[in-house]
Amino acid sequence: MNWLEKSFRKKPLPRSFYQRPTLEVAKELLGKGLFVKNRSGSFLCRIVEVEAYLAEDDPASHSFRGPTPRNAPMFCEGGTAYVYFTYGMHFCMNVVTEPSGKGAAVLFRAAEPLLGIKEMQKNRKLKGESPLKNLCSGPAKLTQALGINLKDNKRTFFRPELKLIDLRQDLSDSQIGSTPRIGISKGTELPFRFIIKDSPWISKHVFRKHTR
DNA sequence: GCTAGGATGCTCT
DNA sequence: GAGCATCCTAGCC
Repeated sequence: MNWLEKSFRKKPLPRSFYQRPTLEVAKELLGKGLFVKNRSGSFLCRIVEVEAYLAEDDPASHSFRGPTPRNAPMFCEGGTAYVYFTYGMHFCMNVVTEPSGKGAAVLFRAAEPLLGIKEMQKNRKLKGESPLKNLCSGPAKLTQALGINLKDNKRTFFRPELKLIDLRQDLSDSQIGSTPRIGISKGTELPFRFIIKDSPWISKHVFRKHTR
């Protein structure tokens, strides 16, 4: 059995994984496998960069001002997908954390492509030759590569065609770095972006003293 | 190598 | 009407 067949059969991470403090979940999502199957193909990638958006005291979080039609999925139970449309052309995907009603989530920012790379390249619609590093190194690049859009909003990650799986590549604390989040104007001091420090697949290298 | 600017439309005030 | 959890390209070192 090859890797793809194995990941097809792997059990999703349980709901209890997500129903914990958001910062904990965010760190532990690093190194996990994101499996997606849809019209454009079957994909597996390894998460290398995420950002946490908390339920309370986090002005950058979409949930900061309470529920609205757009952010409603953030108030669903842990393990739900929150996909939104931004800048008039891009989608970003989060997984909801904590018990339902809280309003917290973790944004997937970058991943290492493992399977379905040709289809990812097609989905990205890049002209000419482009390095593999450019496939999933940003939240909107990732959703485009995997063919994620609003139809995935409010789905859960406990499905055969949309799930997060354990790749058995646990990381030590020393391999994880934290930096301020990217592309926001409020809450910029909070170090809630988590990366696999030496991964070449992350979106941006932010130069900072305290990337531990 | 880097930066500035434009694309583009939904969401909430 | 402003702002947006972005990306790509052109133009400039």
